[in-house]
Amino acid sequence: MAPLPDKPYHHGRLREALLEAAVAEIEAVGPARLSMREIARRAGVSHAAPAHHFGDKAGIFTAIATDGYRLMREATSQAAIGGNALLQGGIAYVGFALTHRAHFEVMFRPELHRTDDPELTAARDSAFDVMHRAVEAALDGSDPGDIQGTTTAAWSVAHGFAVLWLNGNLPPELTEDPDAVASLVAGGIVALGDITRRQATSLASTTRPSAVP
Amino acid sequence: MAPLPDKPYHHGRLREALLEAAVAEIEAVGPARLSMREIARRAGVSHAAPAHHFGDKAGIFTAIATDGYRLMREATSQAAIGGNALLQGGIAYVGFALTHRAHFEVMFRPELHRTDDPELTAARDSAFDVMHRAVEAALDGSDPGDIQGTTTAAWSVAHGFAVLWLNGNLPPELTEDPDAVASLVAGGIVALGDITRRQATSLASTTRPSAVP
DNA sequence: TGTACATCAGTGAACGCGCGTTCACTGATGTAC
DNA sequence: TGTACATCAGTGAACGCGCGTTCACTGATGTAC
Repeated sequence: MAPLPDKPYHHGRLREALLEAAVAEIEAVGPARLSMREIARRAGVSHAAPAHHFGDKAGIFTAIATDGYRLMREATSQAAIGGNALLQGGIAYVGFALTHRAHFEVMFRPELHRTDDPELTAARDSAFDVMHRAVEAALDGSDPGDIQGTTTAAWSVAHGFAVLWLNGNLPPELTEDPDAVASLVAGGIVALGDITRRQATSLASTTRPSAVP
Repeated sequence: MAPLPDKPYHHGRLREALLEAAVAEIEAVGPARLSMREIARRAGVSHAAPAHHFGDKAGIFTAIATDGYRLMREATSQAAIGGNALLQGGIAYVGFALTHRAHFEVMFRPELHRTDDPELTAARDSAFDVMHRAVEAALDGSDPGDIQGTTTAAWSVAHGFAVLWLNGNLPPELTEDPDAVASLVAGGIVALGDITRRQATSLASTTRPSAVP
């Protein structure tokens, strides 16, 4: 990672070095303030070099998102084995977000990507497959509506918790002991499920949330 | 909102007009690409005028976040009355996010704000109060740990769902009929609660998510 | 009712900065023969 | 083993652009007397 002492003209692994530099810069200032010139500066090459490898910023974000989905698949699929796959997978999802903040932020901003990139879509599908399988295994034989609803609920709670944490919206005492907070939130999910079961009976007859264009 | 035909030197309500312009611009390009000059352009005034009212971009974001918390409190507190307060409040939270996208995105990015602004913190506390009361009413007499865990779970699921929707990460068929999707996700939360109850029994003895600096 | 003056809202020219992109180039590598 | 040449990686100067900020200014309003 440190530049070689004699600085050869050809870098050898500049593509990887540029991605590492981009990830570090995103961690420092966020995806929106990433600049091609700063990536080059961090990697110790001329400011035109990144364009040579990635074309433009969308190319860099696409590569980072692809790496991110692969890393996430690895992290969650290791966790999501065994009898408590969904819970462990959710914990791994949040853990991934917190330890790979830059990747995570880029992955879920499709407007930053070349969304038709085949490597990106393959990595993405493969990562989502882990989540779907964990839900299906936990429900084991329910109808498709239940699977989609449960997948959406599980994904929402893990994603929402990660985002609130990353953006600094959670109270500080919640972000200290990972095991304790996992138990706390797991208990909260159980309680929320019971509350929702009670309250949802009167849902159909009363509510009408605002529609969206 | 349209400029007056004779363009008087004094605008009269330029502060409000600038905020409306900023919200429209954020809806168009996101908070990161908001520029003082573009706000002025949209409002039809000189490019130095916004600084006159808000100082800098943080001033504008702070005003938008403050407005946002007030609007959110209004939206959720109307919904969160009655027997199914938590569920209705959650639906209202998501509805607010979808219909006030710019406010929502700015509200939960504290790094954009002057976080010590007293109006902002008052509006924020007041909005969160609605959520806390809805959870407390639903749990009615549980211990504080349950309340914090349930609040975090409920907030996470509503926030996560809204963020995934806004960023274009949900499958299109989920974003069509608001009532249907509310029922689907409510059912998913119930199922997720049951799954978590089962899987959480073996949690304490097995997992160890990555710690965070 | 009239006049003087302070105050405030908004203007517009000027500045320096970092950015993305272009392009002719140079240095290194790999392959054909 | 040696030579020629194509290919590729990376350079650095130059460009035009939009940005935030500064500052002396001008036009309108409100208040004192």
